[in-house]
Amino acid sequence: MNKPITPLQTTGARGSNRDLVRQHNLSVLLQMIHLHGTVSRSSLTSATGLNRSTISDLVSELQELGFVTETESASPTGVGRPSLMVTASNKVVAFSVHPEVDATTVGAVTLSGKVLFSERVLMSKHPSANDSVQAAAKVIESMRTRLDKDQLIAGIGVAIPGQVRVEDNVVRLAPQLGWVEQPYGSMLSQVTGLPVFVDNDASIGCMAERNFGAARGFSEVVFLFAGSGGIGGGAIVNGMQLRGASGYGGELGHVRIGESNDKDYSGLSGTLESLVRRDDLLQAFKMFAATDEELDQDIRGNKSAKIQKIIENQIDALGNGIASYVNIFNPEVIVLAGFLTSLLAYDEQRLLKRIKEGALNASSEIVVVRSAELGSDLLMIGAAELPFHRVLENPAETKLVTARKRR
Amino acid sequence: MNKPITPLQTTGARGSNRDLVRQHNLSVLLQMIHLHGTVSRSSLTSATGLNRSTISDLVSELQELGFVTETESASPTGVGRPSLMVTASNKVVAFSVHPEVDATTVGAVTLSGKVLFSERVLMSKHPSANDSVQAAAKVIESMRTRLDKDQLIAGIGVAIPGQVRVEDNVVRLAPQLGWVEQPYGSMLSQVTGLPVFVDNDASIGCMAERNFGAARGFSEVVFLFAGSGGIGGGAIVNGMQLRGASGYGGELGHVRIGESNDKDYSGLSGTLESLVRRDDLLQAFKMFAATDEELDQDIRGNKSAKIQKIIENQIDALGNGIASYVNIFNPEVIVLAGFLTSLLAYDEQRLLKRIKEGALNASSEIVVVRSAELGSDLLMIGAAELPFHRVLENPAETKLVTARKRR
DNA sequence: GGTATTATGTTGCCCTAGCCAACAAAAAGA
DNA sequence: TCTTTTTGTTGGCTAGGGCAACATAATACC
Repeated sequence: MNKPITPLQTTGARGSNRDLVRQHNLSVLLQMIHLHGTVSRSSLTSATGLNRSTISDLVSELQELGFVTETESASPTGVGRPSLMVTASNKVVAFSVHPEVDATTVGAVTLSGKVLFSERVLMSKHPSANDSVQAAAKVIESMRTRLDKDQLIAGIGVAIPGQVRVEDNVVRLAPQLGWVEQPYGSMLSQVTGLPVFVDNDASIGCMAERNFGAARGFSEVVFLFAGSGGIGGGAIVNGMQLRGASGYGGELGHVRIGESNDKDYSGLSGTLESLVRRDDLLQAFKMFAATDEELDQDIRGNKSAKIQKIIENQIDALGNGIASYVNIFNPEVIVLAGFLTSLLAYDEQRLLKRIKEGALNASSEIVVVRSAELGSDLLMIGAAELPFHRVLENPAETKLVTARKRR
Repeated sequence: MNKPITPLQTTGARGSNRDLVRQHNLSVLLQMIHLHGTVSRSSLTSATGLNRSTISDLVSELQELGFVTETESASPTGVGRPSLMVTASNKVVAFSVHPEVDATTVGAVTLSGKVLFSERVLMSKHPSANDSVQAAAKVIESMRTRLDKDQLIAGIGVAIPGQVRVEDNVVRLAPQLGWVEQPYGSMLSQVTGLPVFVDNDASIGCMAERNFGAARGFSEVVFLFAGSGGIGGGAIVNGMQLRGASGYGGELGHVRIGESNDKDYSGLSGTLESLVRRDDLLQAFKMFAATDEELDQDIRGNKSAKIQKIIENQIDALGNGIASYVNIFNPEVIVLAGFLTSLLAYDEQRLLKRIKEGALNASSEIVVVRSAELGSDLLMIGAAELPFHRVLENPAETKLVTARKRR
């Protein structure tokens, strides 16, 4: 935490008036508290460089707003008067929605990072966007009744396995689901009356791992997520989510790494997604469907030479892809999620060797490859970050809705 | 210029005290003036959202510091009192250095973007880093005597055809020059007594085109530069230069796009740089050495089927690479420089078709491919941005050296 | 156990930098 | 010439962060 302030870019940069200073300081504090769960006031002081008295003032404003609570330190350490601990409040809640081919999962997450509820609604294969919206809205409605009356709702975050135009929350293409140009955001917002933020699932996973998982604290991150629907990717550049002009950035699975004619789920050939396929492994193991855990078991336990070859080919292809990302992004850490973690566990040395061979020394010498840490909560926690982000940016002015209307 | 303020990232973010507000506002103003050359005070007012009187105060501080001059509008337009024009001063100067295999080029650029002097010092093939430093220092020394006594020097920017560790200005690897782990920055700083900033040439070119050339005003940019030393790349993400953890980011030429065994200048195979080679074209034209203009002539004039095939293969390879970058970055614009502009001019439709085929629709539908605009001044102007950047970040506090010592 | 030391929370006052309102100035239009 | 419109200028206002003095709560030392 000792870097200088991120320089504001001229493009779109404004002057700071006094109000913005206050807003910025409240925002920085609440973000720190959100990311760490609990922080002492004294560490807030040293981290921000602000005066003790200013921190005191800011924290009490956050407290009045209901975002944080202050407690005395349970186990004081070191000399001097023990500092008060500031904790993110459970009062503020966001909902997460994750539509899949056969189900839509809904969760409720607190600003402190606790997953309060999580519910997976099974649906007929290939639900329409509206089917998913209706199902999600119903669960959210019921979850709202289970919250305390005065709890505050930040909004809904939606993780889509496909490309999302972020500016208006429209799903451009979700190949698995068969959705094209679906205004999921406005539909769900209409039904629930809550602000909705939609983004790509891998980008959301990337942000979650950066904030709370394996890439915590890093500012240059590459994230790869592989599930039954192909390979998604995300990246953190300069500490910020790579989004691109419209939000389609970070499609790392669709980067061409070879001349194979196999096509990926989006119809592109020779891409990472076309060469590293979960389905191919399932087929090799003669499985029809399997959880990542079951697949992982089989991959670890395997001894057949033929299957070994398939796995090794996939590792090599993954290594080729990662090498390119290393050259492009010069990241501090690469986080693998989904069944890619099984490939990493199967033969980490082989993967690292491949990366070294395909990447420039300067970049590859510092990079670390890790497995994701957040597991099944990844997208629940990650999607909730979207509405929280709005609150964190401007704590004092963002109006939140109460869980239930007062009579 | 209507976007909200770039959110400060929590990682490394600090609180804002009053001094920082002033610094930030001075910085924003000076950046705008630097980018536009001349801006009216009224447009500064609307662009920053600050009050008229505040702008007045800030501009006069910048004027006292010697960074800008105010003049009355030459040709007033519209009703109302004409606004004063604020112009970047010629008083502040930065030097640019660009070492190549056979020469080291040195330039002097003003904050207003004017190239005052430019000098190419021919050298024996493969000069050592020290050779280049000594040559550059000599030219800089002589240029200083040609400046006015009271002109201010922001520092020296160095564009290296190779990988640079930005934090300590060390050239990690410059294959063409044969340099490995050369502390070019500290060497040149030692000799000249000026602050030195070293970076990769393509990254510098990218920044220059974003600030003053074909990608002006865009915040999501991909830049590809091809010369005799291979293909360099740069990217602007979220309005900021893609640097990565140590500054090696943006090596787009070394991204694997095929299974060819041809190796590039860094020993990687199947990369864009190994498939799109200036030398291959020169060889086809039976030329030994040629300027980009000569090569361009030959490419345009060519009718031989064999050579046509070579050119088309290179265009196809370039298209494959760009398609991947489109999927990764979802850029607004792609800028091509060096002999890549000749490929673009030769058959733009073919290139665009290739990109469409290899990229996701959502991303490829908005992207534009352009030629670079800055020509031979590209690296001079771009490298000068490095020392200017330090000044622009903190105009009031950055101490500058006068061109010549006063007696 | 009493005192010194250290670190933190609290309070009241200060100061800076941006805002605001009133006025002046300079252009175009009627 | 007078009005309208836009911008520069000036002096006073105010919000919010800094600062210093004091209070408080822990450890360290004798």
